[in-house]
Amino acid sequence: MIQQLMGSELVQRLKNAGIAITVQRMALAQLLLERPCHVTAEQLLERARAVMPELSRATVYNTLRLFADKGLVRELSMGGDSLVFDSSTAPHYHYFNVDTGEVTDIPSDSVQVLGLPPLPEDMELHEVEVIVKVRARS
Amino acid sequence: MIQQLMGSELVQRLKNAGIAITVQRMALAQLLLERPCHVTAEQLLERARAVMPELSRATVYNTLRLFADKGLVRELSMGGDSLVFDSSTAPHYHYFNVDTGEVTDIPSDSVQVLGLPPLPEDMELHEVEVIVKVRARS
DNA sequence: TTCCATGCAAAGGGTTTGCACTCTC
DNA sequence: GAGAGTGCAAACCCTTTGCATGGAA
Repeated sequence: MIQQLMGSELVQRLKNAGIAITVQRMALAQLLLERPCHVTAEQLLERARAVMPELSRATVYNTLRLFADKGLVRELSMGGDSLVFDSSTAPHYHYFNVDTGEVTDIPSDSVQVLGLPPLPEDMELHEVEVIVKVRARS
Repeated sequence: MIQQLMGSELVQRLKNAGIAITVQRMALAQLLLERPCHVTAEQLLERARAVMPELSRATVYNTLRLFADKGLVRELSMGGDSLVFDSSTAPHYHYFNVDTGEVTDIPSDSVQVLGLPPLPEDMELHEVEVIVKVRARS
């Protein structure tokens, strides 16, 4: 069942990340990783079930956590109720529509954050997140 | 039961925000609003029960939502499991300790975000959040 | 054959809600 | 006295976990 997928780039990306190949993981990887995308677990489950109706919710959550641990996707905690997973690997920032919950990339690599004070000696930087919250003009 | 509080500044702040005064709300306001503070609902409940043991969890959640709607506190969605409420009113940004969940203000008003592209015509800016995620140096 | 991944259902944690009682005004 | 606020418990939603089955190596 798996053999037919063996050559693809996507398979290599997963293997390079130390992830064993399964049909479910490949289906999710195709939806997530082939283009930049922002989805919740529930949205991903819905899209994946269009192709693979028997896919279980637990597998989606397990796979998203695995991908996140291996660095293939990033977890975003916006104001919404659920986590959003982002498959863009390069550093970048986000718009968050506070009414719809929609997340999009800020289309510019020229954004910079200036004036941050130095961290205490015993702390190290993990990541800088910039969230530009927007809404439809009323 | 309420009369003794009537004159205070805190009462005026709540009234100005259109919030009716109750003993529970005043107790929570004292803990939250008298100095800048970052707490989860559960932390606030614990602190408040030290003074008012019969206080219910629902009242804490209701009051935090009310205060947030009225602009007295701000909801922060960090990576952690629960929302953090921030009583600093002036615009400012945050450190988030990814190991402990601790939130602190960035001690500088000179931080600025440059290079943001203009928003589409039909969108308006709601808020810009900058989260500097840090961890203890290993 | 061995081990890990999957699917299902139940558990878990944070938050909200329904309803009767209490308090403010 | 009328209406809003409170407390309690149950409901809710998102996410994780336990366990038996199924597939990969």
